[in-house]
Amino acid sequence: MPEVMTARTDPEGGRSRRQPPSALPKTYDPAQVEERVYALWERGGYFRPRADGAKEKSRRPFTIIMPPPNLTGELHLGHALVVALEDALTRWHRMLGDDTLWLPGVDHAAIAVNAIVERQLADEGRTRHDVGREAFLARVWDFVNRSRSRIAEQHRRLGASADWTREAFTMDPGPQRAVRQTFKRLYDDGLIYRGERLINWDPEGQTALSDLEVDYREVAGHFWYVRYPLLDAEGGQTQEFVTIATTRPETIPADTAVAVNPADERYRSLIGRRVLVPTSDRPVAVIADAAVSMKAGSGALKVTPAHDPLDFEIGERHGLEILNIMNPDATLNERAGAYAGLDRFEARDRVVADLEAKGLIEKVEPYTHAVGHSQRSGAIVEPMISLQWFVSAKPLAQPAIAAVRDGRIRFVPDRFARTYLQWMDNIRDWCISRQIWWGHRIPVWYCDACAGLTVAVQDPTACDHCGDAHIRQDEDTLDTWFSSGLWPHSTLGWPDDSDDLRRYYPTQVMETAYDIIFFWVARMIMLSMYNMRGVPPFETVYLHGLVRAQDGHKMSKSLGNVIDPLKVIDRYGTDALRFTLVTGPAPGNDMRLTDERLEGSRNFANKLWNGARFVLGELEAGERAAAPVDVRARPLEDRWILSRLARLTRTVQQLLDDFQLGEAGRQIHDFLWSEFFDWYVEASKPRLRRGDRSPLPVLVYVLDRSLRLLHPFMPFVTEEIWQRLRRHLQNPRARALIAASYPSKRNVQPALDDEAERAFAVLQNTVRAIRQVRAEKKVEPGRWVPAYVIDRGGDGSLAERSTVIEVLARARPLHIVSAREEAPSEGVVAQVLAGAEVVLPLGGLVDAEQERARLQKEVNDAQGYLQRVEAKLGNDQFRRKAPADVVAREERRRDEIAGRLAGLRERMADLP
RNA sequence: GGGCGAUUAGCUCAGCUGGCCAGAGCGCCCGGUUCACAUCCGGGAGGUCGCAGGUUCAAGUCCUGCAUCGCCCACCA
Repeated sequence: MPEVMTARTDPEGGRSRRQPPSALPKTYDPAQVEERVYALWERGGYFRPRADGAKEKSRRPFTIIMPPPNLTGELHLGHALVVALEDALTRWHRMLGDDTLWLPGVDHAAIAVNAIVERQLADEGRTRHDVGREAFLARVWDFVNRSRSRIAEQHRRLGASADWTREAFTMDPGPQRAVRQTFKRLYDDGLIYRGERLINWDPEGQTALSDLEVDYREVAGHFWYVRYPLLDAEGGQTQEFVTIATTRPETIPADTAVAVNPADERYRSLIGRRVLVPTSDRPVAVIADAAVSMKAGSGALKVTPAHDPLDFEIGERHGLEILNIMNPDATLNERAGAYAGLDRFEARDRVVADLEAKGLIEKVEPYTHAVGHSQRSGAIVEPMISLQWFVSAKPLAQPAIAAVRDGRIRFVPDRFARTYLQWMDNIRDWCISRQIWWGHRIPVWYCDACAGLTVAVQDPTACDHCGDAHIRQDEDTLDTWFSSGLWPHSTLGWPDDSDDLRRYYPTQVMETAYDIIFFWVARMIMLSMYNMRGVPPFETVYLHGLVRAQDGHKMSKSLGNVIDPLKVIDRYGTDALRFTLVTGPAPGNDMRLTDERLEGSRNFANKLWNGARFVLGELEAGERAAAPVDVRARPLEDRWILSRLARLTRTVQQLLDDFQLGEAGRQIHDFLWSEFFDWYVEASKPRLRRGDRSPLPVLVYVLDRSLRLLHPFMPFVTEEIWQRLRRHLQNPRARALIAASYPSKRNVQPALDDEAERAFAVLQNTVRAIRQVRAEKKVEPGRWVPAYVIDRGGDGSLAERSTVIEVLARARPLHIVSAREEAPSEGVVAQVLAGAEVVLPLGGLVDAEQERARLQKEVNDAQGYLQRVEAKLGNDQFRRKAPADVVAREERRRDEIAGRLAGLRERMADLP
């Protein structure tokens, strides 16, 4: 019974093909494809670098540095873009035969991770000090390791062709040694120092921040004009005041001077006199300093060296007392007198209220100004005097600047080199100590006995200076970017002179977003050159833009417009996401990810799937197609598509060499869809339908090469299809597409065939013209109509391919003639092309007046164009100065358009 | 206050070193169940390439200025 039900009869009664084992499933299901293909890659061991254990000298190393996904949260689209670009580059190089290596890693985002764990503790009613350092770090590691395995899974879903389990991680023990070594070298060279400086303090994370970790945001605030009572020579109060504008009245108790510009006429007489700090009745001097702006505020400045960067500098110049009135949590301390214990913002209100009560507030103005926020905790940053470790940046910057100036390091797009140089030229010392627990601990030990410092790579047991054993390690940890800055060499085994280091340093490409140039790229260049005897860490810095949400805003959790890449993958497939991301923006430009584009990419994958299904369906089980060899003798469409493929291959090669991945992807897309599938596959059908199997080698060959070209952009679908196609290749060599060779102009045959391309273009135009007439005259799409093609001065290639034209244009019988007289001229609709005319006898459908109007419009257009071309050719400046091929092209254009114009006029004359 | 980017069809964007009668996808209009694909096929409409000057035989592409939007850097209280 079931046998009877499933038995199929062939309606045409012809040959009934059995489904070969290589047939693709009818529908394209990305999820299934991804799962199957990934398993195949893993089984084949393709992700292990140097899986074969070979490091042949003949293979060029290609190493790419992978920017870190953030350990604090979910994978975001920016990182998906990173993976898409890096993996595309890596797969391409692997297919070129290079020895590829990723240096993928994780940004330990230490401040944020510490904050998360602190918050966990807070929920339990505890602080890190309650649980102690050991237990705290254990909890952090627990959190981090879970994040790491989640990231590994996400990379897998993205199709990342790197073995994530091998990833180097700046917090792992290997890099730890590199970190200490670097610190010690810098210290010994006098490039690291410890000092009391004004730093950016994050009261929430309770740590210092570097300048870069502070984001300035406009905040609506107030300008308070405060009267500072002026004292007379004996220290007695006068009725005079100096009015000072401030946005932060809570810092008034920390004032240790009032400063004015020496050139300021208004205040010149006050210089050297004294005023009272209005909150505390403490006398301070009025000093003159050129740094004071005469335009800002009232022109007089309260000097608060402990809580303002400019004031700190003024204080240094004048030897002012530094009065720090704040605790680490931004409450005021006992030096703030009556305000001790208050939070800084409460204190602000209280100070204002008290001054108002004393009548010392002259006026209040609303004022919007930029306020620093901690990038990682979001808290308002408090400038504060503090004892911290610093790196002297200038000496490190010099070679790093030179490396970019003289081109040893190249930026793509190159405009970012200027951004980099501008920052580097004005670089300031880098505060590297952080008061958080999870991070590389500063390798400095203090001696209880002699107060000496011991800086060491291995944990020391005694003081370097006095030998006393009572030494304590510095409590602080290092800035995340200090260890990340060592990435290009620390992950390869430095400070050991390892094989990896020798082979893979310097790396070829550093790929990242442009917003991280200063944080990371600049630091890597500086520190790597310092450690690696002046050898820059990479050749090319390839920068991509930011991924924005559909609404064009930067994606952020607080805006609630974050898109989860995994959800996108579930919906459209990894290939669609990757193709969309890579072909989206030009390098360095931001992109917007929209559903429309994702859909388009998914449709492309589906199109490829179905096109491949057609090719595979035409093949018999076990049949192997050789690459087409007898190309010159082949029909026009074969020569055409092979030439187009060769041209595409060259273009793609050039674009990829130039890091224009998006354009390369687009070119492959266009070739496959609008040339191979829309034209070649359709043109091959007439032959196939009549049992002529000669198109198969071409179909197989072009599909094979296209899959190879596309693989870096859409790894899963291409691999899945290629696995089936492989069984029909004569000599597939590789077992998987991921390991197959990338097409190049050397291995794609034959070479370009301009003549075939030109001739086929005429054929295409002919078909289009017939279709156009049919559509315009509303001929039922299924109906065959007779047609004439007048092939003016053709080489016979049209006549030779008349069946192709017939089928594509659904025109039959099709008469290809060489003179107008051989075609009817009444009751026809005609299209005049450059090299041919198309004539459709449509009898009753033809309206002479309409035809006249249509032809007249075309005549007008053609005339206008001809005039422009003739004007250009008539200009002897043009003939003298333009390159010969441009002139020749214009002449050809003129001849074509003139011929067409003549044809159009004749057509009009034929109308009744 | 410096610096950078964007401004091209209704929308989102390509257009590299100047040669284009300006491209794609989506959307829109007309028409299609042809045995790879309706996640598709055929046809079509739609653009003073932000504005104003300039260089050039030739400018969306180079230069200058301006406008709008966005980003980065900067100690102006």
